Amino acid sequence: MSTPVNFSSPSHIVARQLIGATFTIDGVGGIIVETEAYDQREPASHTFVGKTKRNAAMFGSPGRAYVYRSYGIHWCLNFVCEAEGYGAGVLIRAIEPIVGLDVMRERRGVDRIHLLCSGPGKLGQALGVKHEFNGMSLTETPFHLTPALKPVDVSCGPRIGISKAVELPWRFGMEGSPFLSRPFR
DNA sequence: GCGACGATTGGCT
DNA sequence: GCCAATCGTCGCC
Repeated sequence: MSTPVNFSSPSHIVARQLIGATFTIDGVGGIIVETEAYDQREPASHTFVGKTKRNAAMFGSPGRAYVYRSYGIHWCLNFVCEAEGYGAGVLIRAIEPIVGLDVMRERRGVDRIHLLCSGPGKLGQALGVKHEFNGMSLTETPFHLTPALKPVDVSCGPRIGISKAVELPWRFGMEGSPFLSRPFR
């Protein structure tokens, strides 16, 4: 057996640990290949401004989901980290599609496997992420999370699409994976 | 009550 | 590479 993911760790530790883990929603998903860490103390995080109605789940207990709407269009999925009341989490940015490929193709409206989960919004659509999942425990239905069975090589670099705290190298990815939202360099 | 602004994506130049 | 789509959240009047 592999070590379970410890969501009580700082988000950048969890983000690295999640690379190679298998995650599904209602049996649809695959291997996590890209994540980003966010922390209450840095300005790029939704929790930087303190607890609000939107980010409340991220101040909840570790090991739960934080789901938010991005640009009024996409549903994005985070795993809450650290501790109750802290305000840290990991954004799931890309997954290598493994199970439920046909369902994902139908939801996404595209055929090519590389376009199914190669970004936080795409992944949300492919896995059927809904706002109702906000605050739900990752150990409960419909979620299923299995830690990486063996160690994987992990790349890291600056986070994508943010304007603040761009210097933090808190984006992590499976080295050489063709399923990333963008390559590392 | 109102306006500015995204942890994005996809289509077009 | 650039830019529009699209709408809930948040801060401020």
